[in-house]
Amino acid sequence: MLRSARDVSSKPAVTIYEIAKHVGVSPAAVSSALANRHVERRLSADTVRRIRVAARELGYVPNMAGRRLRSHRSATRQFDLAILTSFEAPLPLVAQVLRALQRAVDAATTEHTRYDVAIEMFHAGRLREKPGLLNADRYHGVILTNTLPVDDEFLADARLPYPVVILGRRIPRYCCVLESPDAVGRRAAELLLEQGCRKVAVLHGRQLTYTTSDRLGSFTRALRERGGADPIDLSCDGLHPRDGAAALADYLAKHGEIDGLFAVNDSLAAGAYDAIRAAGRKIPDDIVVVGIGDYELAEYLDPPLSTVAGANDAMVAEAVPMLFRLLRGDADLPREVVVVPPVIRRRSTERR
Amino acid sequence: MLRSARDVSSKPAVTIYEIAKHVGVSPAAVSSALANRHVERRLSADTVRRIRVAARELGYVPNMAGRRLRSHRSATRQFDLAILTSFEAPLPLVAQVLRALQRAVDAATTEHTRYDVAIEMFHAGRLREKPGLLNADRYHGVILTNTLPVDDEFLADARLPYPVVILGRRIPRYCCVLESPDAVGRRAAELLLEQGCRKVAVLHGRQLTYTTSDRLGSFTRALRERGGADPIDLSCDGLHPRDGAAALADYLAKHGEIDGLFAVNDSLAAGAYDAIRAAGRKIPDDIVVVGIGDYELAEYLDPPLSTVAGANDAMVAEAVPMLFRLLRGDADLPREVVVVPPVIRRRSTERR
DNA sequence: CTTGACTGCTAAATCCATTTAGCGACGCTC
DNA sequence: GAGCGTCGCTAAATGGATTTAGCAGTCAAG
Repeated sequence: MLRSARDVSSKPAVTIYEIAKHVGVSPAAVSSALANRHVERRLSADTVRRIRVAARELGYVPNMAGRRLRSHRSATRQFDLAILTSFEAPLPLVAQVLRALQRAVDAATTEHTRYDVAIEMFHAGRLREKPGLLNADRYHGVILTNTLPVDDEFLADARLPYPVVILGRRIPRYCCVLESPDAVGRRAAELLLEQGCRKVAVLHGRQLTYTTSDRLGSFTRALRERGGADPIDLSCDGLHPRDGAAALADYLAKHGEIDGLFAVNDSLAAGAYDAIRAAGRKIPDDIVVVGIGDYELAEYLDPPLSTVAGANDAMVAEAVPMLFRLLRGDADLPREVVVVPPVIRRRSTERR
Repeated sequence: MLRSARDVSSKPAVTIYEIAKHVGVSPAAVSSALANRHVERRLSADTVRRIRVAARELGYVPNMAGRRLRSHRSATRQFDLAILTSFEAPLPLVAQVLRALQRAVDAATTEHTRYDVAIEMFHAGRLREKPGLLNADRYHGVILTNTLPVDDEFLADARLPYPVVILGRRIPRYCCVLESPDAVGRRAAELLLEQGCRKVAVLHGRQLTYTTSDRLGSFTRALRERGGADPIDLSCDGLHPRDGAAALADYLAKHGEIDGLFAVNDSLAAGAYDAIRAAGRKIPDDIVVVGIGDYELAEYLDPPLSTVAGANDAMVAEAVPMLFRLLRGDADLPREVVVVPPVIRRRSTERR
């Protein structure tokens, strides 16, 4: 097979020294040829060709650490920062964090201090498999968000050897920035009860994050405290609008009535709009709807969607300076900052 | 000032050797203390303390390249891949690229070959200022997207010393994956003319990317070819729904009529919905609306928004394997792949 | 007084790629 | 045949951190 001649991915890696030995030249020659410096270094065309062929055959992949070490301007401090989030999470919060972080970094950059910011992702629930997470050789500091409970357990037991700020979760021994754990559910319940709703449902994804559990729990508690019935639990296959539409349509077709709906994000709420419309009900007169997150398009649904905004702005505004303080090594840091989410009232909760 | 005692960011960086000299111990001791290995290496508590104090005072920042070089399991090939995009760009495409890339990477990972994928961002129009872009010491390969024309010019003149796939632009000497440059505008024009529109407007951001120019140009050309009048040009301050709403409301208030609207993305279209509704018109009967991009919530606007989908799926499906082929060093690569965007017809373009 | 254990530290090798200085061979000139 | 230039390549130093092997010195046990 032609393929196997080139498929070296399961063989051990090679360095320029091995290529050099293989070709019968010095490592210097190999380096020069592979960096396209062969003209100024006066290597013969044939030597260059033989080196290139060997590099391909052996599956040479340059070691960036080696290169960077060598080319590093030694008077410069370099901070490598990362935002770690799960693939499955929505990106707006991450983008917000990134922008805030970049602003801070732009301001802190000097002649002798540089920063590098990247977003890296892990599979939700499999944070522990993320390579290099437990090593001290990758990041100078990290903002970590969108973990699942199993990730949080892993973190609680692990010790990451660099500064970490956790966004949106409370995990022992870490610096955490989170929204007031029960504010979201409580505010949503208040909005619905205020409009006179008596029979409400919650719409959520099947997989519950800590945050979502908190929100649902506090929603139920707030309903009870104010004399309402427990909510009807509608679980969706995913977090896409179509999942919300399907779950609610199914319920409406089979069981009948609700007069209020709390969706754990605005996408599910948008899907619910569709199901409600299809069932011939009106928002908010027949069913009052509240979402979470204030997605960009929430205002442009018909009627505009009321939403308990995840307190993203405020969280980001706390998390970024906190990371910098950790990097600086400030000892007297608050371990936990709690912010309170605002409520954005629109017509989906304004009965006449 | 207390602050200046610690503010070392503008002084040259230090290494463990300098700390060692400063404290009067060996670099080995410094390394052990800073890596929290002092117990097993039997350093005295006082030595550890003095090292820590010196490290803080001198503003020590570990050099990750040095660490990684040392700790690298030498049998492992490591590829560092990045998706480079601008801060100002919408994220859905980037997220899609990332997921596809990660899938490919997960499949290609073996015992001796590892991959690292990150999203990195640059300020739109200032790609040239991105540090390390021209060095060969950061990335093994890159997918680059959401550039502005000035970035494209920079790229056309530059030579990036690693494999690059450009997404959504055509730049000489690079491997590019892009949508058919005039298909989007043409399809949008066809949709509007088909519904009998005679007086149409385009809604776009003030800053025109290459892609947007192409789309607007081909839209105008297609209208002309089919005997329509040139579109009315509505320029918005930004790309947020509220910018679209403002621009269209302004136009409707002052000048009066249109019967068709082409918005260069679904966010602007959503804003336009609002302005149209506020002006007492109906979609699609008074004004037919077409967007671009098929955003998640487009289907849930009222009426559901027709959209010429940026051919993201198809582009991503081409770009990721192309990057891998470049990494493998395949010589016979197509320089350019053009994909054709699909049209998603919904009720915003279905007059009765 | 010898042996062994322990304490607290250091010297030197190592990771990988790049670059500078320079070596040997050859051909040419005078 | 001495001097010079060119060609094609190599040896060795370099970048920063980590780790292994081991060196002095002290103390206690035998």
